[in-house]
Amino acid sequence: MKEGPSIAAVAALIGDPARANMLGALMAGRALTAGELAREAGVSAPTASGHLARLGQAGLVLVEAQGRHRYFRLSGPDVAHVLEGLMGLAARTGRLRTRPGPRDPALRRARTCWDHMAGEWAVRLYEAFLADGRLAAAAGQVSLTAAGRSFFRAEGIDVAALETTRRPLCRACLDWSERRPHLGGGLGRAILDHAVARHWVRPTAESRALAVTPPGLAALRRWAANADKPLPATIAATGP
Amino acid sequence: MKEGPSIAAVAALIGDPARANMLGALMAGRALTAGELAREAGVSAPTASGHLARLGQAGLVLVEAQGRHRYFRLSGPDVAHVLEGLMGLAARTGRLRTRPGPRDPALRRARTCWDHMAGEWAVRLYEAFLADGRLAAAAGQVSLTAAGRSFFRAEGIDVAALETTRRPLCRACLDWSERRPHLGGGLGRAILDHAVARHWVRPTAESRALAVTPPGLAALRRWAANADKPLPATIAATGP
DNA sequence: CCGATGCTTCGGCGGAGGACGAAGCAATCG
DNA sequence: CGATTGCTTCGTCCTCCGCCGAAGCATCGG
Repeated sequence: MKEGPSIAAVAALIGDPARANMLGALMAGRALTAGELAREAGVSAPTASGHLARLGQAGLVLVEAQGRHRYFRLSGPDVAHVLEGLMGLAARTGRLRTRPGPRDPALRRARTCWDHMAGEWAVRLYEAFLADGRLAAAAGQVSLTAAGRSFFRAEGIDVAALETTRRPLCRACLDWSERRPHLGGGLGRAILDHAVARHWVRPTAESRALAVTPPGLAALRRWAANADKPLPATIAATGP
Repeated sequence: MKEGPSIAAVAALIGDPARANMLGALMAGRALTAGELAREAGVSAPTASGHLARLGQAGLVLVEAQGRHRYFRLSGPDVAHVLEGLMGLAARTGRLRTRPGPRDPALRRARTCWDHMAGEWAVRLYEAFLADGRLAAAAGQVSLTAAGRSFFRAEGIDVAALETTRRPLCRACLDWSERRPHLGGGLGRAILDHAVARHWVRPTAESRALAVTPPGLAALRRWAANADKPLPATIAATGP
């Protein structure tokens, strides 16, 4: 009994509503100021300051002072990954957030998930890539096929550079709104960067939602042309 | 703001020391009774009962009544995965459990991690498999090579059967004591089952530690002949 | 049957920690 | 140089929730 690192402390840290809201806001991948995070969490500035100090001390967020602002961001992909996992567990119980705002549909359609895309469009892309043989899923793992490599290369994504990092190239990430996987990992990030750089999608200021531009709609439709074809089986590659 | 499933509730649930201890105990993979979990968490039976009810309601654990006992176990690999991730975050801050008991070295040497092996030996095996070309790591993903497939087949592990499931065959799982990856996934589980079935390791009753038997030591040395790291010098294998 | 064991519900106690207002520093602006 | 903004520290209040003891149901053994 009582072996291993004390997960209770970290979990309790994430378990406070105000702090959880802050972390959730940081899941969009951008760095936010203390004031923004205070508003995001719905608490006063002093309260937020205390929370952020604790999150920083635990190594969950990193701070960068810029003038009279202090920018906070998640300290790494592992933090984002745990938060995602917690979202999955929370979604499993059916307990969804109790305030479905008017922004909800946009959020469901396309949003950022730490540093890659999530939502309907992301799931569509993922399934289209599988249907087109650009991605392959075997034994619960996703990998890029030769066809996929040349496809992304032709589209202007430097796959070879991504493969030099230790980060997994492809990663099936369970989408909490669709309950189906979308593409994460280095390639997932590259695709989001690509889509933003070409103005296919535009990050919104106040939320994780991604606005899809008209040219972006055409481009995404082109990429996902074969998504409607029935898939042999959905792959949910979560778990150890 | 405030979008997505409410992770705060789940995290707060895990964030209580007593509940975290219970979940940690269940990480060994076995189902435990309410009384055992109460002792594990260091709380009274009524307190434990309340905690377990909440964990069950949130879907983190499953209950099975058997006579006058109620057996609890983690509800799935995703829960175990999140717990592991939290361990990683906790270990990152350097805040380790404050009571390093006498059992600690054994625990560091070999233990279960939900349903596969962890600790020094698990890391050694993982690295040896990589060195021998039985596993391949590319772009952060681990996969079984043809050589590995025939190796495990010759050793009596039915790899083909594992590939029919949706669970990832190979998964690099960060070892919190070694800070280096070991093998999880379906193959990781199969290897642990194999080692237990052949009495190479023996699960201990009171902890996640695995006792390595003398024949097990020989077998593991054979499997890990080409690991980069020097062999663990000590043998703590008592007879069965 | 009766006693023992395992687990749960109930009620009351107590402490940890999250909330805010006021005040204090730092940085930017007119 | 004041004035304003952004953030932090301090002190205090108060709610929440984890804890246990006692009692109440079930199950198993004789």
